[in-house]
Order: sequence, then C-alpha cells, then structure tokens
Amino acid sequence: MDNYSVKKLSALAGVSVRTLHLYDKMGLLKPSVRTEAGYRLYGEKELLRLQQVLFYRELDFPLKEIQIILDDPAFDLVLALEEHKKALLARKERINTLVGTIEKTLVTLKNKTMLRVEDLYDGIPREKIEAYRTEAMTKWGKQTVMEVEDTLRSFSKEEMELMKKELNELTERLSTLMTGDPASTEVQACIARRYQIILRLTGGKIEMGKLEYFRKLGELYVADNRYTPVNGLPSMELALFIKEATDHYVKMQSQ
Amino acid sequence: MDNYSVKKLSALAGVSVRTLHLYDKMGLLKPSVRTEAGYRLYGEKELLRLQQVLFYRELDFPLKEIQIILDDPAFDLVLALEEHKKALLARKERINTLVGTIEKTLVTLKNKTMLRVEDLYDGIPREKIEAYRTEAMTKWGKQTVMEVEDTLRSFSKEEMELMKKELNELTERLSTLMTGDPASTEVQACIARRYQIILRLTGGKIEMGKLEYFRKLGELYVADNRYTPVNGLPSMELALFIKEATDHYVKMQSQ
DNA sequence: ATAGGCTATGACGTAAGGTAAGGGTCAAGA
DNA sequence: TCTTGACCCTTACCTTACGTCATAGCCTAT
Repeated sequence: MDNYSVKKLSALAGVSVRTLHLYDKMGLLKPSVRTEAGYRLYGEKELLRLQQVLFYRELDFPLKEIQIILDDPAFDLVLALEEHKKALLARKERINTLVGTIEKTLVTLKNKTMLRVEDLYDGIPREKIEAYRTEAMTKWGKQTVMEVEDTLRSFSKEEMELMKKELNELTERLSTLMTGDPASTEVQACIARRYQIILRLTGGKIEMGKLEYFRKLGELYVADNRYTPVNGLPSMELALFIKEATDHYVKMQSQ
Repeated sequence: MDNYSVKKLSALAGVSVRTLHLYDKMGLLKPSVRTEAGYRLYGEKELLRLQQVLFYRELDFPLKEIQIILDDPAFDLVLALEEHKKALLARKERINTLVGTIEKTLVTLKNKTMLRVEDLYDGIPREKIEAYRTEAMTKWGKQTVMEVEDTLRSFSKEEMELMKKELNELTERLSTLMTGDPASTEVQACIARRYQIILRLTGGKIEMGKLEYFRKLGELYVADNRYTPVNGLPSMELALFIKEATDHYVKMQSQ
C-alpha cells in the first residue's frame, strides 16, 4: 500500500527529491514508512496531502502556514484565504506602482537620448560629427563620452550659447595673440579661461584622466513626481566640444 | 567634506546601519574615508550614490544588479528596465491567477456552508434550529460548530440515518432503564454506546474540550477541476446532534 | 575616571530549497 | 558471485538582504 519512493513521488507531483526531504524534516509531509535501509515510502494518503501542500504553495502561502492550515483544527481557512487575497492584492498594487515608475523613467531616458543623438547633429555635417564622436570614444571610452553628453545636456540653451560664443572669441583672440609672446599674461589668461569653460562643459573632471561619474539625479527623480527636470534642452554641436576637450587634454598631458 | 557617520547617513537615507555595513562589504557603497579607529565616514558623493541605490532597490532590483548598473559603463540601463518591467508584469499576471483561484475556492467554500445551512433545516422548525445553533456556538465557539457540521457532512446519508436511529433507540431504552439501578451494567453499556456514537458524529474529540479539525479534501480540489467532492450530502437535522453533543458534554463536565 | 553613546567585526538566523560530497542499497546482467 | 548503474541516505554549505545579538574598542562629557 506504500508504493511511492521519493523519486516516484517527486516525479508524480512535480517536485524535487530535495523538497520531499525538506518537507519530511520539517514535518510537513512524513513518509508513511521507512524501510530498514532508511528509504522513505509514501502511500496514497501522503500523495493527497502533498497535493494539498502544493495547492497552498501555489497560492504563495509560506510552508509554515501551510503546516498550520493542514494540522491545526482551529484554523479558519476562509479567513486565511481572505487575508491572503488582501496581501496578494497589495502586492499587485505595489507592482503597478513599480511598473508605472519604470515606464516614466523609460520615457524620460528615451526622450533624452533619442532627442539628443538626433538633435546634436544640428547644423553640422553628419559624418564629421560621427568622426569626432568615434575618435573621442576610442580615446576616452564610450561611457565617458556619454557622460560628457549628459553633462552638456544639463546646461540650458542660453548658457550653452554663451559659453560657445566665448569659446570662439577666445580661440580667435588666441590665434591673434600667438604672434606675440606666448607666455604673456594675456595669453595665459585666455588659455586659463578657455580651460575653465571646457572643464565646466565636460563636467569639470576631464583632467583627472577619467571623467567623474555624473549621475543626473533628475532622471531618477522624474519618476518620483517630486522633481521635474529643470534644464532646457540645448541643441548644440556636441562633437565640437568633445573634440575641443580631447585636444586640450592631450595638450596638457604632453606639456 | 566627509561629514556623515554611519548613524547619520543611515538616518538621512532611512536605512539601517547594518545595511550600510553590508553595502560597504559587498562594495556597493564604500565610505569615502575610514578614521584611524576604523570608523566609516561618508561624503556628499556617497549620499548621492546611496540615493541611486535606493531608487533601484525600490524597483526591486537585486543589489548585485544595482552594483552592475552603477559601476559598469557598458550597462544598458534601458534594456535592464524593460526586462525588469516584463518580469514585474509576469509577477502581476501570476498574482491575478492566484487571486482568481482563491476567489473560486472561497465561493465554493461559502456555497457549501450556505447550501448546508439551508439544507440542514430539513424537517425541523427553522427558529428552533437556529436557537440550537446559536446556543452551541455560544458555548463552543462558531468555529467549533462549523467543524462539527463539516464532520457530519462527511458521513453518507445511510450511515447518518443508521446512527440517528440507534441514538433514538438508546435514548428510549435509557429512559426505561432509569427507573431501575442507574449503575447497572446495562445502563452503563447504553451510556457508553451513546457516547461513542456522539463522539463519532462530532468528530471524536468533543471530550477534549475542542473538536477535532476535519479537513475535507474535496473542497480544495474544486478549484483544481480534477477532483469533485465524493461524499453524499446527508440532509438531516444537524441541530439535534449539536444539542445532544452539547448536553452530553455539559453532563460529563458536571460529574 | 567613568558612564553612556557610538562604532567595529563576527557570527547566527531567516525561506525554500539547489548543489554537491561521501557513502549505502538494490536489482539485473555477465 | 561480482559488478554496474540507478537509486537512496545524511550532512552541509550556498543563495538574498538584511535583523539581531555578542563582544569589544572609541569618544566625549561630567
């Protein structure tokens, strides 16, 4: 009458042998007999009990509670099921919130990167920019370039235009001054100012040999509804700045 | 610049000190410095990183994965979020199924007791039965009475009739014999037999002060669609038995 | 100097098993 | 009768994300 070995029972019920061992040890499902060699043998009654255990397990009841349900005469099954249902619904609600958060975050992320990568080509021949980008990525690594891009994006359109303009003026003045004394205070001031701007544009850490990790809190907190992105979306020629920064860095290194 | 001790940071971020210890050991969030005494000190940068960690933790990402997200430049955040969303939706689907199963089970359970409560009044004035039931519930507790009802339901109609008949005969014979010696072996035999039957009807444990819990397998498997309840549905006067059992118990107690 | 508050490390426990390690048992074929 | 392969046993460590001690060092105010 006790027909099932662990293997057979496990195959029958679709659980692992280890699970049966565990259930045995914790008293949730004991074999009806043990052979003298210590083998576990289960009968039909145990199969039925296992079915019940699995039923409740499927419902995500913890094993301890299943044991109570099956063994405690005073257990109110209906109440337990209703409680459990409530808990499940709460979990579902939580998941809904999480999914909503993820979706919002995804929208923000996609809008940002999509828009940028397209937008940044604005006014510059496409292949030239791609060349700059590729060059910069080879030199600094993909991640670094993307971080610089993020930094750049954090500036408003106006700020960006201002800096770009000043940078151009400085470059022009430098090329004029270069005909004179390259160590003059005016030249030094120009270089320093130019360096300052580039540092700011690239996140301020480019001289360390690696870009400081720039986590834009905004993108995280969007989902939070407490913060909204405040920065405008400067549509500018990213590649130029990357190139500038790279060149500058190389120059500083070689000095 | 490194202002936060473990306590302060934990208070600030709303996590336990233990959590910070753990994050440190696993490399998820290292303090910026250690004092010579080994105390951890965190700066603003670490606070920011902790915020990020908590953001992803809120989304139910495992810590290992968070570490990858934050440290690996080549990590595709969008992809990860989309994967995670899919996983969450799957979990939600599963919960929906579970809730459905629970609801079906609850309906079945309730239908059963409903049906019974109606059926059991068969042949007896309604208000009388309700009085018995109420009395028994006060004395034994609602749960207990319901368990007795379950036990009664587990007998077949024929069995039930047989026991009822014998019970009536015994009662009659007792009232006849009571005119003689109340300690005679025949009286004792009658009482014993009567007791035996009542015990069986009430689940065999009424003398323990609590009724043995009677699990009907069928009710669980309804939701499973593989099993259907096999027991007949004895339409009998439950209240009488409850009353009998209660009286008997009280008598035994007072002796 | 001592009390009380903060800190450190280490270890154990949780749920539900997975994954060996190391070693018996059993039935069938050679 | 021996061996092989399939099956079985127990013990024990691993997993997640911490909570909860235990023991001990550090720091500061009175």
